[in-house]
Amino acid sequence: MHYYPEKIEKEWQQYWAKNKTFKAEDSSKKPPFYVLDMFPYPSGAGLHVGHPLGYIASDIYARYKRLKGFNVLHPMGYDSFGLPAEQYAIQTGTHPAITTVANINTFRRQMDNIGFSFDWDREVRTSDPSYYKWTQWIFLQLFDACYCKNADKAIPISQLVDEFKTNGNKDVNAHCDETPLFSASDWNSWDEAKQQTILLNYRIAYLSEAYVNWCPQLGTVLANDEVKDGVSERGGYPVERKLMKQWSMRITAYSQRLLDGLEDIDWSESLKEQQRNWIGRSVGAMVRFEVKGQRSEHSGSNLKPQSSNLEIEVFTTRPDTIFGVSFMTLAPEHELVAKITTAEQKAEIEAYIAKAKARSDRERMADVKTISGAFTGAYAEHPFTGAPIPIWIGDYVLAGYGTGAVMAVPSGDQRDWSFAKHFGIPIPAVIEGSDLEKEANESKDGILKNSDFLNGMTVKDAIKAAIAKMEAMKIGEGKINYRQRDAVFGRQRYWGEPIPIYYKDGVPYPINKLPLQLPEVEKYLPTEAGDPPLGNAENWNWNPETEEVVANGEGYPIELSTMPGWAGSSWYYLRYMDPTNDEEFCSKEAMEYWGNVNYYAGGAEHATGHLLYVRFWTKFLKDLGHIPFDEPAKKLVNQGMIQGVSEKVNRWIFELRAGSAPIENLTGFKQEINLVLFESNKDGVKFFPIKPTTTIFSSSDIRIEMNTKVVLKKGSEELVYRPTTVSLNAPISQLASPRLSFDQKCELNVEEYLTWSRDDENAIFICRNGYWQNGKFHYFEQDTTLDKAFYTQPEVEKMSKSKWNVVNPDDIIERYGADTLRLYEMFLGPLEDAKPWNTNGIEGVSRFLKKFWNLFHDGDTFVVSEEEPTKKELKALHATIKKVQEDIERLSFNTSVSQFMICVNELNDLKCNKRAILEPFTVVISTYAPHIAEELWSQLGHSESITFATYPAFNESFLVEDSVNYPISFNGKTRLSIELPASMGKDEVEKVVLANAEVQERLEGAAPKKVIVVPGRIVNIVV
RNA sequence: GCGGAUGUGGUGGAAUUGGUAGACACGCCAGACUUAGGAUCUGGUGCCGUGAGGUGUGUGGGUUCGAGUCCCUCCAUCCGUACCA
Repeated sequence: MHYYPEKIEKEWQQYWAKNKTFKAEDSSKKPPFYVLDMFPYPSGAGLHVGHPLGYIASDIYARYKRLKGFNVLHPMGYDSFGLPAEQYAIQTGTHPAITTVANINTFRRQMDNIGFSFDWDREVRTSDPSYYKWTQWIFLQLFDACYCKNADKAIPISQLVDEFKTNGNKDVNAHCDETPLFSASDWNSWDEAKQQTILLNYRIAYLSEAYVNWCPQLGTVLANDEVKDGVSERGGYPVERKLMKQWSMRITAYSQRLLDGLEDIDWSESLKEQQRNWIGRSVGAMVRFEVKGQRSEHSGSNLKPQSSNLEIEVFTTRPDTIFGVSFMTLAPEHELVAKITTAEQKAEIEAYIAKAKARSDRERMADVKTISGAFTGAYAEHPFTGAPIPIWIGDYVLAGYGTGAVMAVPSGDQRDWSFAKHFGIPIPAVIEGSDLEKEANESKDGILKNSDFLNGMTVKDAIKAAIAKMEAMKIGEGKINYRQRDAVFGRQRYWGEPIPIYYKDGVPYPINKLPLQLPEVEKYLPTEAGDPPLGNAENWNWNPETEEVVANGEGYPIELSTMPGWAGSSWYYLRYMDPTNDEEFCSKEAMEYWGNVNYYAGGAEHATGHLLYVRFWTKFLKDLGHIPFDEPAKKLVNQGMIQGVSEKVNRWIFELRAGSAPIENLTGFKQEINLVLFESNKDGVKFFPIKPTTTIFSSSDIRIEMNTKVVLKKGSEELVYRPTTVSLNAPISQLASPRLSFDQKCELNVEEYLTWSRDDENAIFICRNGYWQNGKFHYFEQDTTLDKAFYTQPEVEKMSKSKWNVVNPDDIIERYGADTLRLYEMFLGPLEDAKPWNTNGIEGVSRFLKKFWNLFHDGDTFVVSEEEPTKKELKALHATIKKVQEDIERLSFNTSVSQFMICVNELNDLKCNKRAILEPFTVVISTYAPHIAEELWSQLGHSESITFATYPAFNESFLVEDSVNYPISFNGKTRLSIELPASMGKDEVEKVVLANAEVQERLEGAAPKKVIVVPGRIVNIVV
């Protein structure tokens, strides 16, 4: 029987499914082990070869743990709410649920093809009402809780209400919005609406008016981590700041705990660092500066400034440099700006604010170098010296961070320094030895000067002293600031979990009858009134009496926004433990038994999104006593991205400008101009006449330059003609032959490409020796034997449908089989490294599996001998048992594959077909290549799946050699080797080595200065 | 700018605690079998040199009997992040 992966793989996949081989037991004497992959969003593009990389590694790990006697929980599901299905619904009218199910089926079929050992009975889908019922329930827990700073945990809001009833809020120390003081009698006298409004200031899930990232094209708000470079991460649409009423989560209450928790979990350092940066803790002080009364508009210019009660609060990490403050800067959006600006400066300030507003976030970010600002005309008073400090505004100060205002210390902060230089503001030195000519001194080492009571202190001491003094004077206090903002929780979209809230008198109330099911709508677009798509639903009111959704107008309106993508993924790991429970989100027993995730695998791109939110929800649920642990995963592994190789084609674009003349109307202009074609490895320069309207492509092996500005004239009119190139992606299917290596030249099928791209059919494809046009090749020279190929340029980038560089695992499986795919993806290199997909080595892996199979077979017959194994055979086996075990435990999957190959090569050389060797070897290999292992296991006579076998124990004694081949080096350079008994002692080795004839010859009679013998390893002779 | 990571043959990569650098695989070269080879098998393959030998893990230095591995310097690439006061 020959090795036919396509046959045996299907059979075993069916066997596993039918027998529920990978079912995890809810109670077991075996120790539990939880191996989790980040579940995918089921996109329409299906899986590409990059997705399974992490899944394969986890699968190996899970199978290994089973063989090691663990009860393994290894589930998979779908993050099935999301934008693409909804965008598709908007375009086609197909309900997102239908698209989603179709996509899930594709994903499932693809995953089944690879032979994963998932327990599919535990599958979860976030868009399933039986699942999102509990997502909504958790939301209500967050709505019904506040964060008590004294206890440093979340508590039920009912405890807060009790406190309000008896003592008002004077003793309340909660993480909340600014709330005026009130007494118990105040509280008790208020009506329900007022009370509820106050409570909203305390709830962890709360409604707030806040600036959000609004994306008009997507018609929704985005979280900070969904915005990259001022555009949406998904789709790349512009994002603007907009003030909106929004559901938010007080994740900032957890900032410190999220930071502290990182110390105790085994996650990659880079990922932890990203979370630390995102949370952005900085230690410093809040300081208040009183604003000196600006000259009143009505008073004469010679009157003294009046005192005003206005204060500017700033956050600083360097309170020690307080005496170096020479101005203050407010963000242009700061609320005090309008109040303090003097009449003389009003025009300038308003002009500056208008200009700053007009600049998009993106421009502002791209243009960090330009210094701009304006003087308000107002002054603050220095709290210690009483000196007037001019107040400026500048867009280098961010409204969203700290207080939106800074005390500017140009001697100690580079941005303040640049601002001061630009506007000619003094730069007083406060640290000894600062050279402030070229730049600020941002060092935290140094001794204070010119600083009154701080003089002579180190920076560290001065910070403490300054804070102490400020606190004594009640003008400031020590403070820890976080960069992290509260997370916006609502999306103005259809395809997400409905937020279980209704509004009575404009006040939100919870809907406790769950699930609150997503209503049907006619259209998935926002309503004409600008409401989210749920505004299109006809039955979307709530009757609190009957606890039913009723027709609009017959009850109270229900919230129209839905939850963001991260809601469902913030707790799914819990649901897998108890996926069908209808009484609770997950039973206590299940959580006690399984505990948190032992091994969590996924992409590093989720560092500041999902992985922060899931930690937040976990800590919150722990606080309320719903779960027994406060981190979701003990260990986290980031698999590297498998990139695609895109085929780039250069297309020339002509920018035609003739004042306002339409560019098509070129009549009368001289219509032919010369293109200059430079060849990269010849001196020849060719001039090539083209029409300005022709579409031009150029092959990657030639270099073309065109005059950057060609002016065509017609009478007084001028046509300016400016060529630039863009790189387009060509589908990899349109290459004349597939790319085998990155360096290889790949020829494009010009005709097919043109049909596919629907570009100008007269397009010219310029090659080295001529050009293609209308299906014909025109040579530049007479010689018609020269190369006519048009080459693409390879480029490594993310694998994506839109880049046409996607490789589908199904294609690989069809050709080589799933076991080959699994081994090859592991063989590619370390799991965590990013690497471009190439199939260069896949033949080697495929050959290896055939060789492995052939150990058991002589042609068509299965032949395994019952003979006793030899020492060499046992050594090959046990070296492999040991190495693979160590490799899996340190997640070095690529090196195991090499070890398998070494072992098979050795057994092959030894002509070993002995059961005593092959049987345990099959168990070891079954983690990586389960199909072939199952097949051979059953041929060996086993009736039960190899899943229930035991990982073979390795025996060190088989690895011990009788003799050691000592490398003998002179001054560290290996010269020869001598075979010696392994048992020989250090001194004996030295004696024998020095007596060796060749060693003597090399020593030329001289005595060695020193001889180092490392028993079993090397001998080094120093001469 | 800051933070993290990585630099090893023609290529992907190995070398886990400082101990024969280049395992394993691809590619390439030679040979065998074959009607054929993009099948299979055997041998070779870091670089320079006919050879003995020399040389070699991004650069320069250091520690050590011995450094890909440890320390310092610089360079390059990738990823993340960015006016965070």
